[in-house]
Amino acid sequence: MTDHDSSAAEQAAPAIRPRVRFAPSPTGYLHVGGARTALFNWLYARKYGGQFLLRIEDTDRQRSTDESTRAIFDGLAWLGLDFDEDVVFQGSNLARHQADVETLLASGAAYRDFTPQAELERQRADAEARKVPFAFDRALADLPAEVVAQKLAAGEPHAVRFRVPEGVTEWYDAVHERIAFPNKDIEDFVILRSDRTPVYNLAVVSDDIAMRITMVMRGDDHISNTPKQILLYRALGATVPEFAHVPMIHGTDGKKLSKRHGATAVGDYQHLGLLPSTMLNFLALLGWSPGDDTEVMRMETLLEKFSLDGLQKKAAIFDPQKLDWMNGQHLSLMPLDDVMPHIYQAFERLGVASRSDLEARDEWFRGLVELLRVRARTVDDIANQSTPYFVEDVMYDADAVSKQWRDANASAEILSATRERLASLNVWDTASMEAALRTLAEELNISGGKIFQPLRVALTGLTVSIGIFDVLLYVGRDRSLARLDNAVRWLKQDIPA
RNA sequence: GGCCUCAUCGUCUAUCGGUUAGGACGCUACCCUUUCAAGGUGGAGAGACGGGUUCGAUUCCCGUUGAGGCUACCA
Repeated sequence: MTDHDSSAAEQAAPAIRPRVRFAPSPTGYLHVGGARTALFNWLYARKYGGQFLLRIEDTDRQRSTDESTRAIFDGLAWLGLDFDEDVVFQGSNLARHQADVETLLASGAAYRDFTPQAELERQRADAEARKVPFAFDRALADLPAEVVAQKLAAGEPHAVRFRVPEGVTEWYDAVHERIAFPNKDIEDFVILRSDRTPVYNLAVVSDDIAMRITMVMRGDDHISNTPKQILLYRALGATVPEFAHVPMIHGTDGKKLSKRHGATAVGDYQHLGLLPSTMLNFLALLGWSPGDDTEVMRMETLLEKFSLDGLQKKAAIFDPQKLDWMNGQHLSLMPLDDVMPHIYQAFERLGVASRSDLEARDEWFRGLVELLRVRARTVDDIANQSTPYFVEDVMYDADAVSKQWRDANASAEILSATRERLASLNVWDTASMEAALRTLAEELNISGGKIFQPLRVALTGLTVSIGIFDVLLYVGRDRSLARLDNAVRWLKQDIPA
């Protein structure tokens, strides 16, 4: 028992520099669940001075695509999860996989099964029809040596199965503590198909041994594969690595996250205007907790606080609302220099302004971003909300007009007076503007808002914007006065004769 | 069906036998205020159920229920 306790305690800080890996199969995009698994592995490796390796499990030739492989690279790069050494493509390790199977065959740990696949399917269907559980029967498949030799000589196709020994297979999982499977519940699984290609469990173990992986951290949907893999490690005479099975990420309905839940690929969030630091922060908090109340964290803090102890057992539900909030936090708290590259991208992607245009008036633009980012949740929000400062003329939003320009005649008069005061200003700064307009409000015996709101519509076409004097500042004197003229003209035209 | 895993506010979580069960998102009231945000101060909101163990259980054990995963010559 004390053995077990100490092994659990040691999991927090590895005795050796860990070698971990992220092993996605390139059959879709980089899923947020996969990204989180990658993040945890990366954090663990970086925190303890180990290596983080990437292996592309492309052995399913039917479903694997180069496009998916690229999406994985792009996603990891966007998140800043860099890997060590060369990428391993599982498909190129076929020879070793086959050699490992030969080793297993030679030691008797595995045997050739000549049962036709169709026959197996028939038996399975039959069992299902009779509502009895299908159990693979080794006695029918594991033939005497002479028969095997004969069939082999005749060139009969066959699969290779692992001979599951008696007993119980257990391990101390870094997140679940002890997990045990009675071997009788594990059937002799196929490790090499009749077309001589390896099956997942064999390929994974063979590669993890070759890559000298010390800790396998992956989704807990792999828990039931683990005993099979442990059995393979042992049969191959290799050291069994440590395991950490992290919980799944579910959609808002509690089901496994899928397309139905909307955006599930990290690329989707990138295109929604999310910051990679937000994604990292948010994902880290789904299935892991620093143990205290810290929530908004940069990578530096994540690295400092990360520990296997904080890993959660329960599946977490992906909450897009909190993600949004968190992005707003990152947006306002990050150093402006770190945000700017993402801003440029959003502006170009949304066609608001080109990067060179923005860099040409760098000081002006950075000032604008400072004002905009406090009230935005995504970089796309910033780009969208900045259009009044880039276009020549604005469009009046119908709701804004009906709400703030309700009485066209009165509005036109207030706007004319406002224009006059602003035009008379010697300097175009916010203090002078405010003084002038507050004075005007007093003279007209109305509240400041009665001037500011119609003015906001005239300048932006909208009811919401940055502070009204900042709007005047960033729209600029000439454009502001021109927009006021347009507004007055528009309001007068709109008045029925 | 079998095997495995999980179970604190709607959601993410803290609690490592003794707390008015804490924080965050969201919701809500108020404050601030030229709008919208942001920010500030409050509020509503949780230990699935049943047994044990214990002076004392959210916490440890068992069962029930519920949820999820796996059950392929997919990965």
